[in-house]
Amino acid sequence: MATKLGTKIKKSRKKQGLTLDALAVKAGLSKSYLWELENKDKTSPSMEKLRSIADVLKDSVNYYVDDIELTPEERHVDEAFFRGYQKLDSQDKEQLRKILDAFKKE
Amino acid sequence: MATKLGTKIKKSRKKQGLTLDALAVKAGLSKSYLWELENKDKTSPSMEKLRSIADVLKDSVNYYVDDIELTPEERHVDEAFFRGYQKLDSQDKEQLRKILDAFKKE
DNA sequence: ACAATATTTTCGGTACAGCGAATTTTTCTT
DNA sequence: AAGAAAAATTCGCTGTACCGAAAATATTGT
Repeated sequence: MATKLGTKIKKSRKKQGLTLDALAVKAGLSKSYLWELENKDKTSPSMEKLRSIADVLKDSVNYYVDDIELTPEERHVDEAFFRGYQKLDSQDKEQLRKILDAFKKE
Repeated sequence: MATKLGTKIKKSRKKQGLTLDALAVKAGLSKSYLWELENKDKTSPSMEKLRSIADVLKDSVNYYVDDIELTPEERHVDEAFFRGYQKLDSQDKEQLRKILDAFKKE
């Protein structure tokens, strides 16, 4: 049994068609440790390492940290949305927040 | 010389009026290590520990990981907004995304 | 079917994350 | 101002995150 984090990493890695070795090189980690992250049932990686991995696999660290499950598509869409929001100026942000509040009411 | 992360943690802790000891207890960590995180210039905490801290201080782990600077207020507002968005059902999300797109046009 | 090669898995060792207890510094009381 | 109480800082020790190299397994070509 692997951790949720491990499963997420492995899935992302496969999706990118990367081997453990390839990911290890790109992320600057050892493949042996990556294997442990993916497969062992008790791991506790540092934020640093997680970041390297997330970087290479184009995942947000947030996705690794959260224990909730979403399809990669959903999550990418959501994150893109948030990035878009963050780029707005403060008035636009404010307006959008009010619209969100209205949505929540019903 | 502390790390950015350390500064962020310390600020949040003070803002909550917590002592190192208090935070240590609440987060289930040692105060000595917390002190190191806040003050030493080379730290590499695990995701687990960061999560405990973020939990108690009501920060998002993401905030700790990012190196960008925003005022805590701005960032909290933005994050709250995103959390609100994520709770919507997919139709509402979709609608809100369209509104955002419209905003971006101008 | 058998090499050859690529990929995964195992494992012993090491550096450092993280701790407990003692010490120092700061902040209250009186 | 001194002494008590609270908070911060130091430090030696232990467990484990993380590594390198070797072994096992899977995949490919001929």
